[in-house]
Amino acid sequence: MKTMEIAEMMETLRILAVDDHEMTTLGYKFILEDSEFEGFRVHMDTAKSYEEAEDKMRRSLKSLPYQIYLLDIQLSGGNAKDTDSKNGEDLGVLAREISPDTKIVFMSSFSDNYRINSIMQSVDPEGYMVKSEIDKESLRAMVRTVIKNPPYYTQKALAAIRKKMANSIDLDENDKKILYLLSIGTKTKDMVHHISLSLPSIENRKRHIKSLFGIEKQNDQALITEARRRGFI
Amino acid sequence: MKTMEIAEMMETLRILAVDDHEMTTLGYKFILEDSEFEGFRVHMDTAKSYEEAEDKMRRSLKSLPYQIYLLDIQLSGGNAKDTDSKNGEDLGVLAREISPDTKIVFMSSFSDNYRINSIMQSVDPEGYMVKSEIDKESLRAMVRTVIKNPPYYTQKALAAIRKKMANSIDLDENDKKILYLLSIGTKTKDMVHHISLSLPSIENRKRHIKSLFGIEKQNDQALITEARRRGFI
DNA sequence: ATGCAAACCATAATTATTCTATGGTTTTTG
DNA sequence: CAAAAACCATAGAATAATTATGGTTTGCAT
Repeated sequence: MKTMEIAEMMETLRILAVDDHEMTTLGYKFILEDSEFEGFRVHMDTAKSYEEAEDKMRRSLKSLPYQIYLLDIQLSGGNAKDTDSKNGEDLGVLAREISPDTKIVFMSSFSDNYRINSIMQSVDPEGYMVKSEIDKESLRAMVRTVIKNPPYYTQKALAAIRKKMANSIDLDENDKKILYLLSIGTKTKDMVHHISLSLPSIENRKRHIKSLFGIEKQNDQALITEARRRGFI
Repeated sequence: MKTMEIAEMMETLRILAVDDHEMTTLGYKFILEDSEFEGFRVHMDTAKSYEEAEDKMRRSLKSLPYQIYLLDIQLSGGNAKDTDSKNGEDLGVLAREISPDTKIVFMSSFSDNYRINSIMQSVDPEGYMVKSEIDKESLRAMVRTVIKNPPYYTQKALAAIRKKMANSIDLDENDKKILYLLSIGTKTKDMVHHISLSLPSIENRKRHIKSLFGIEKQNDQALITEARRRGFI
């Protein structure tokens, strides 16, 4: 059935998958290159680091550009968000900049809100897949949707997004940073080194957030729990 | 194949569909009651008005409760949001209150952001379907997803949600109301009757929003366009 | 259990932000 | 072109946020 002629008529959809675990990108490659799509077939390149990815992205612009980037969030280097080494989110920002027409899909182990919110704002990707939810069928569906009618989010990503949308309390940047710092175990008195506010001010804001959350007179643990429940961290 | 015994073993999933166009709810009823699901079958009741819906909801609590409410947003009465007559959103709020375990799915002709944002915050429904995207398959998928692993949103709803999430500018209630009033053609000088702010203050806020949007020194039309582009209205 | 560190709370002075009143200029529209 | 509305600027009033200070409570390690 699959004759040369038909194959020749197919358009090629070019994808670049970036993940420091080579097995992962290989998995994507085998599945998608073997899949049948209406009107096109997939060719996938892979990259294992930020630098290799950037290089392949830039080269491709002068020859055959990619239609989709699949980006892992954790790329080598540190795991904390404000590490020097570039991570997948940074790569997404760069990708958007140098190739605005390429669809960006994040493949992440995390479904935590802080990360998803951050990425939705900094990159606004056409897709977000939580790795535990990826299988053959969802991979194919993702490609079809992202090309034709974005966005594509897996259920866990959707649930996080819903949580965020349902939240009517809007905290400013300082508030959100306080919650984030709390969540990674920063002591209140040390926060003055990360935020340009005085200690009493930070304490005040914590009190204020607690009252917004309806958990007056409770401790930090309660605040963290509630912030997580509400999708801030 | 379909024997009495098998049918008897099935659980019944009870749905209440509310829409002032009877043909619409009938359509849902025929499709879903005829569909085969794993482990259950659907029984659907319908209501044509806020009052009828409230009545059926309350009665059901004392006998066989519904697992899903399908709610149309436009329910008779006026079309403006701040009309006296109750609309589908109000019904959603009520439904959540009196029957917190029932899943709520909105069926709306609109995919505009103001409405979706508002509903996501006031009701936080388990599903949101834009009517133009509803067909047999999506209806069935909605039921399965909402019961097992919410939420379920159709593509247009998703696109609106994505737009909102991507937006990093947060305006307060007054700002959003100004944009909303503008969008429905309210004159700036008349806004003082709808917002408890002075005229210069409203003008200032408009100026401020324009600068946030990067459209300084432009007129109201530009502001509306940009607000729409950014998903505020 | 005791003592230390951190968290928590309260008050008042300072500072920053927002609102308002007023009066003017420009733009739109009938 | 004339009236209405939008737009802009300034200064004073009102509000809210930040800070410094000092005290109380809580949690934790010795």
